[in-house]
Order: sequence, then structure tokens, then C-alpha cells
Amino acid sequence: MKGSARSRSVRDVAAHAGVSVGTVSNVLNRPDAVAPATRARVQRAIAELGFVPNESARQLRGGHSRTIGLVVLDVGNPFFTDVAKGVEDAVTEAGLTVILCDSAEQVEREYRYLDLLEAQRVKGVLITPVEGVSKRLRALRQHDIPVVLVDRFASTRNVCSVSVDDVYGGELAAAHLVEQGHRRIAFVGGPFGLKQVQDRYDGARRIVLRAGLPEAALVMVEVPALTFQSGLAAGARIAEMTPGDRPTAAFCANDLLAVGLLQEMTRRSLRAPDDLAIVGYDDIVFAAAAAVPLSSVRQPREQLGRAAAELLLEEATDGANHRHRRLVFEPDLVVRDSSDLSVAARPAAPLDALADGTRAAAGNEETGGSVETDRGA
Amino acid sequence: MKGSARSRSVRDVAAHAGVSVGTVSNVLNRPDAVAPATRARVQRAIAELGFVPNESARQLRGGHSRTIGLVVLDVGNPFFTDVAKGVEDAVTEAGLTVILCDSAEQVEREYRYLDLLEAQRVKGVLITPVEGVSKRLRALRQHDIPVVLVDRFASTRNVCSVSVDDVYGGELAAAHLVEQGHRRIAFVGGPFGLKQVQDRYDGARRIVLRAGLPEAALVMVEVPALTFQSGLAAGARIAEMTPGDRPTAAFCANDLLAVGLLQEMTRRSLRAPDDLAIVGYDDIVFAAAAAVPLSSVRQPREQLGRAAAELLLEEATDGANHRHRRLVFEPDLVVRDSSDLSVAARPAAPLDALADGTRAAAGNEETGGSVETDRGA
DNA sequence: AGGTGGTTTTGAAACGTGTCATCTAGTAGC
DNA sequence: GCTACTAGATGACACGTTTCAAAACCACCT
Repeated sequence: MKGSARSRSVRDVAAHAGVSVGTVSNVLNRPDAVAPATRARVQRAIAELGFVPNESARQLRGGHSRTIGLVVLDVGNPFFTDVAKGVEDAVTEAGLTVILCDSAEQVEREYRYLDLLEAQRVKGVLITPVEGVSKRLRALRQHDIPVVLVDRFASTRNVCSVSVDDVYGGELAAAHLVEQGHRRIAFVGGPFGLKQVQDRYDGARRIVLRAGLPEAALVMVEVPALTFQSGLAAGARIAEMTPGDRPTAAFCANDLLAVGLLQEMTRRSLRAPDDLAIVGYDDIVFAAAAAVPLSSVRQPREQLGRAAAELLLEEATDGANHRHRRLVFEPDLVVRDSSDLSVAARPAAPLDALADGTRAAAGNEETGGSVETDRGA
Repeated sequence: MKGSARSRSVRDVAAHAGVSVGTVSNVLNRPDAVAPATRARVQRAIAELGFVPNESARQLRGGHSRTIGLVVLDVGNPFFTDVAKGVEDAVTEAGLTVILCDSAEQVEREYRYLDLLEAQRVKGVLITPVEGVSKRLRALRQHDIPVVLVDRFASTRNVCSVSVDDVYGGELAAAHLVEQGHRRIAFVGGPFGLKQVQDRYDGARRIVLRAGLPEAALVMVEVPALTFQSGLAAGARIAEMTPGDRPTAAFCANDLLAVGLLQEMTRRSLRAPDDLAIVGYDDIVFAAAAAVPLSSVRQPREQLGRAAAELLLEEATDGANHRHRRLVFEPDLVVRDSSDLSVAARPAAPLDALADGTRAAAGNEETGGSVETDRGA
């Protein structure tokens, strides 16, 4: 009773139902075009034989697959898994499938996956490229496979892109800290070769100057990488500054830095936000779960993925007469204890309130930032 | 100069190189079977035309795809992304591809993906099923598509599985706490409908009894879910126990609980490990980054994925005469500050040491647990 | 009865590849 | 110069589906 015969084909179904293959195909793809009685008979045959259509044959015949590719820099990074969820949702609604690829920030791996996706004749590719728009990527487009850049602002107008305004994110964080009365604010981040780091810094700087503060009000604490370890080191450097020089707040270029910074401060018996207010960036899951719940700039990640997918599908449908667009989303700021001086007194807040705070922030997720579209020439 | 013609086929290449299609096919699949000169000519033609073989046609002809499916419960969960990496590595080495699917713990989604994978005629499926081995899953196997259970111990001998010994994990955690001198230990976990929770509890219980302690030495703190929120609540309950009843240590069924517990203790000015030693489970990234670096039981995740993939490929190759196996891996314990009384005095440990500690733990990752195989009848 | 218009059904062709039996040409042996 | 052999190249066929022009059927009207 084991090892059933090879898988059934549309021909088997046709024979079993006493119709032609064309009819079976119609039942599958345009059910209304076939008489109810026949349709029922065919469907029963399908069920009885356990027939599952062969997608490869479909693709071959159709010329293109019902699949799109998503190439990210790191599947382990929650940013990308959230983006992937958004993509997945949008694509599934359209009746298509996603192949998720992890380039691990290695160009060779990226290329390997692009080869693979092209071999699969995917309907399109969503990608956060390791290093800009490479020749390989351009080749894809020349082979009529649409490409949309994710979390990157296209430098040219001949490709769609979806990104988040990092300058504005920096502005949000800095404005919040200035409003809280801080007059010396550390910027913890690096390397400045990363556009995101530079943008977030620029935003913060703009706000500080606009507030009429001297340039030195923004204290640069440069670190070699956006890691937890660097956060620890930055914490040590800030803690060891002389009281007069030491900033009263820190804006970290991402949450890992902020968490490291916080751990180091805690270890030295300095408290947030009293001794140092902290704002991170990315709003990772553990921002809310940190020793002191961490304020952070949140990017509309799922929305980013969804928008990218929709743009891609649009391009895949419109074909040649498609206008490329560059969508820029706005992040928003989630204020929690680490930068909120009103909780500095630290009243024994009832547990419920704390739980509610977290939940409210999560619920907010759906609202996302407004969209600024930019139609290509 | 835009929109190049439709994609090139093997026939175009043949024409361009002045050979037959069969020869082009040979160059692609059995290069040694074709004369060096001809081979070079064909390869040049391939490059010049930008030819990329059509995978659908290959699959159709070959009868099966060069792809395997991996269905996980949540792509956002680091456990699964790590497992996915292991799978990916092993599968890529074999020259195949992975389609990663997220069932989001919903049966309908799981079925939808299984349909999809079957339609793709994947070579095999790795899955952590939402609820046991369903009919749908058995149907897959009857259609000659091998299945390997991931992070589940197969209840029957007719399917391969790869899992981690949770009872042993519980033993490790409890044994460590008992060794540290604790005589009242809380078990924080739930719901007990989850096998993992039950197993981890059983392991802890076994150790407590074996140590000659009374059954009451293991204090049950049951929670409704393995979440951060539940951790906060558990922290409140433990903190409010009368000093005589209050345990001096807590073993949490996962790290989220432990992190929540830790935050609540911190908020109440209780310290770890002095007031309460804490051991978590899973060793998520932020275990090391918590306010107090968290001890945790680590599962060999990548290894789990790799083993599962290898088992699947083995089954796909061997065919009918394949012996199903159930592999069980052993987790190991990573001791950090949260349960290490020797650091309770909290000497101003130099930053370097702390950094090294984390790195050493990470380096350990490769060793993994030993494997216990169990050959099917 | 024959014609008309509409709804269903049919079956052959095509998609791009791998396979394999067959053919070709070159070489060595005598 | 003939045979026997081998390495290399060939090309028709099959894989499972969709498409589409044509055929078949049916009901209704004249």
C-alpha cells in the first residue's frame, strides 16, 4: 500500500472524468466557462485522484512564474523579517508566492540568488542590494524582470524604490530631546560611511541648530559599528566625561547601541532618564523590554514591504508604459521611559499601566507614516 | 535601446554557436562530454546572448524540482531564522534551493503552503507542523514527497524527525541552580499544553528530587503564555511572596519570560543574581544584552536545521529503501551573570572581560550537543 | 427542415529543456 | 585500403500545462 504511482496529470483527470484535457484546464482556470454538471464531475475526479497541478508546466506554458523574489541583507534582522511579512501579505493577496533569499551582505551570494531567481523566471525582484545597483541588477531589468529597491532611495529615475526618511527620523529624535530640556546631546553612531548613520546625524544636527543651540551642543560619540559592543564602549566614554562636558541625553543611531549603552550605564549605577536620557532607532522588539523601556524611532516596516510589493506588481502588470516611482515613508517616534523625564521620579507605576503602554505602542504600528510620492519623468 | 526581446532559449544559443540543442544541453549538464573547442564556443554564445536556463522547463522535464520547502511557525522568531540558516547552508551545498514559508501558527496557512510546495513538486519538505502530523502531511508523503519534522519528536516511526531534548535542558538549568546552593527554585512557565514547557518542567523536577530536596522546593509559577508580559506578571508574583516562601532562583521556560521577570525585579530594586538568580531558555540574542546578562539554555539551532536538511536529502536520494530516523540533540547551558553568584559582589569587571565572555559563548556555538540516533524498524 | 446564435467541449500546438538512440568522423590496427 | 572502435554531435521526442480555433451541441425561430 506504499509508494503510490507517479503523480497524476491533467490527462489522468480527464480520462477519469470522461472529458478532454482542455475542459479540465478550464475547470482549473476559468470555472465559469464550463457547465456546472461537468465542472462537478471534473472536480470529483480531481479529488479522487489527489491531483495537484504541476506549477512548472504552468510556468513553462505561461512564460513566467507566479512568484516574486525578495533578497534581503540578513534574515536574522527583525527589520527585514517585518518587511518580509508586509511583502508576503501583499503578494499573497495577489495570488502569488515569495521566494525569500538572504544575501548575508555578500555580493557573491546576492548574485547567486539573482541567477536563481532569473532561472525561475520570477515575475519581479525586491531587493536591498549589498552595494548599489550593480550590472547584474541592470541585466535583470534588461531581461524584462522588474526590480524595486527596498530601504534604498534610487539614485536614478529608472527604477522604483521604497525607503524611509532617515533625516526626518533624526529630526524627530533630536526635537524630542530638545523639548525635554536637554541642551547637550550625544550622537552615538558610526561608521559615517553608512548613509543611514549620516542622515540620522544630519537630521539631529539640523534640529539642534534650528533650536538656536551652538554646534557643540551635539556631542559626537563615533563608534566603529552599530553593535551592542560598541554601545558598551560608548557608554564607558560618556560616563567618564567630566560632569561639565557630559551630555544629559544620547541619541543612538540604532537600538543595539542604545541597549549596550544602557547596560553600561546600569552597571555604573547611572540611571535613565535621570542621569542620561536615551533614544534609540529601529524600535526592535527588545526596546520595550530593556531594563528601562527604550524610546525609539520606528520605521513602518511592514508597510514598507507592502508598498514595495505593490509597486512591483504594478510594474509587472503595466509593462513598458510604467512610470517609476520613489516612495519615501516617514518614521515616527515612540516615547518610553528612557527619555521621558516625567517618569523620572519613578512612581511605583502599577503593572497594568506599564503593560498598557507597551500594548498601545504596538497597536500604533498600523498607522504608519504618511507617504510622499515622487513621480518619475 | 530598452525592452530587449523575450528571453533567449537553448535553441537561440545553439543557432548562435552553430551547434545543435543537444550539445548546448550537454555543455550545461555534462561539460566533459563535449569537446573543449565546442564547449568554449557554446559558452561564449551563452555569455553573448545573456542566456539563463529556464528552471521550469528543467523541472518539467526532470519530473522534480531542485528545491525543498521549509515551513516554520514564525519567521520573526530567531529560533527559526537560525534553523533556516542551517537548512540553507546544507541545501545550498547540495546545489539546491530553499523556499521559506511562514505558517504563522495557522493551520490554513500551513495547508496553503503545502499545496504550493506540492504544486512546485519540491524534492522534500521540512516542517514544524502547527498541530501534529495532519492528513494533509500524510498525503504529501503518499505523493512521494519526503517530509522531515523539525523541532518535533515524531510519534511514529514512519517519518524522520529532528528535535532537541527539552527534559535534558530542564535538568541542566535546575542542576546548575542547585549547585549554586539554591534550595527554593521557581519554575516560571506555561501553558503546560505545550510539550516543551512540560518537558522542561519535568527535567527540572527530576533534578530537584534527585538532589534529595522536597517536592515543594520547586515552586510553580504558572503563566498563560511564553511572553514578555507574562514575565512581568510572574516577577510581581514572586516579588510579593513573603520572604520565607520566596524562592532564591527562577528557571524560566523561555527567555522572553526571563527578560520580563528581570525588568520587573529591576523596577522593584531587586537584583539578579543576589536577590533572585535567573536562568532562561533559548539563548536569544538579547539574553547577553539584558540589563544583567542572562544565563540561558541554548539549543543547537543551526545544527538542527542542517541535520534536518541532510536527513531530507538522504531520504530523497535513497527512495523507498530509506530507514527513518529520529535525531535528538542536546542543548547546553550558558552561564552568565544572572545566575552566577561569584559575580554577585559585582566587581567593576573591566569592559574587555565582559566583551570576551560574550564572544566566548558565541564561539561555543559550533560545538553543539551530541547526537543520539534512533533507527526505525 | 433548415437556419441562427449561443454555450460547451474538443484536441492539437507550443512553451524550453534533458535524454538517448543514432549518426558522423576520426584514428588505430592490420 | 579496409575494419573496428571511440569520442563527439545530432535531433526527435516527452514532460504537463494553457490556449484557441474549430467542432459539437442545443434551443429557438422562421
